[in-house]
Amino acid sequence: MKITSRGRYAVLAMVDIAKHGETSPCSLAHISIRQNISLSYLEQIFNDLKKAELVRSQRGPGGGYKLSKNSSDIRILEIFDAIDEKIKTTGCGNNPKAFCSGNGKKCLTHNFWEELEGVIGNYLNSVNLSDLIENNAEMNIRNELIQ
Amino acid sequence: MKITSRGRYAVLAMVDIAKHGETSPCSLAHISIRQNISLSYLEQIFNDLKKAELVRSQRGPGGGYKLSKNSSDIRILEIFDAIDEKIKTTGCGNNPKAFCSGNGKKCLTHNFWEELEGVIGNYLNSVNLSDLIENNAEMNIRNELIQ
DNA sequence: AAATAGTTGACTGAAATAGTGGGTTATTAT
DNA sequence: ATAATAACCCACTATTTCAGTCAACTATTT
Repeated sequence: MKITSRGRYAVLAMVDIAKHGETSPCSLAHISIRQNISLSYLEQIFNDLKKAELVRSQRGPGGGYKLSKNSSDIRILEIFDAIDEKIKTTGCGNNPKAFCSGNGKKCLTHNFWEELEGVIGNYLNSVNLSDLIENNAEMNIRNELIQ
Repeated sequence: MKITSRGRYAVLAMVDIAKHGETSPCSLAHISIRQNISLSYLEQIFNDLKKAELVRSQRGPGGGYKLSKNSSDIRILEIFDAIDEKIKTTGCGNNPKAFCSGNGKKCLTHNFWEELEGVIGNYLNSVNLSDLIENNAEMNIRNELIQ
């Protein structure tokens, strides 16, 4: 059970924009360098983020991407949905016409996996981009105090 | 973000044993048929479950596997650990010597992924095998009432 | 002795993942 | 105008993981 690089990069890049792109747009080239992510890979990811209208793009020199809404209004779950990073805990994908066991019945563990899916979804939906920035700022202060 | 068949099968098979294997051991052949899982694949999985001492084996005719403790004492997280189904949300695997960013620092999202890992881990640790059986029994009753 | 059932290890096909590379189009600054 | 910038778009590939198969061997019971 792991999160793909695609999913991690998407959230990381969005946090990067939330941090740097308040005034002028962020170019993918800059995000690529700052966060150490392949530029071409970022392009693919932002294609999806744009389709989901989580970001707006600006071409040409000085262009780049900006968030389409306030960072506190963008939840991590939205980012996952945008790039199709599915939370898939069941084997059958919850298709009511062909449940896990094949015979139309749910398997012994189906309900449990669904609940787990709910737990994860709720958490991802409870956190937004500005939460991540604040959390990170707190951590930085704490780390400095330690050192 | 998804659970592998290996992980799902392991839990499903353990629930099956918890249900059927109270008195006499369960053979993998039977579990294979009841839960529709490849026998050879089950063998691999039970190799790990046995190493982790979650099950005890009995060879020969009438043999099979039994739970090594009470079903209410086996938590789903233990099963995940036994078969090495890792909950891995960070990119760096939380290695303190080589964090995500490469430069020794944690990336902007590291703490968040760790928290998610905690949320999932806590949930998996809060549920045991007998919970799953009870939950399933409840669901069956509910379904019968609906039909 | 025969049947059962666990034990072990090597091997394979398919799918998903992560990433590369090249070219095109729109926009801005000079 | 033109050059630079940066988004946009598409096709391709290497690697890894996953799921499953196959074959041979060992212990136990009837």
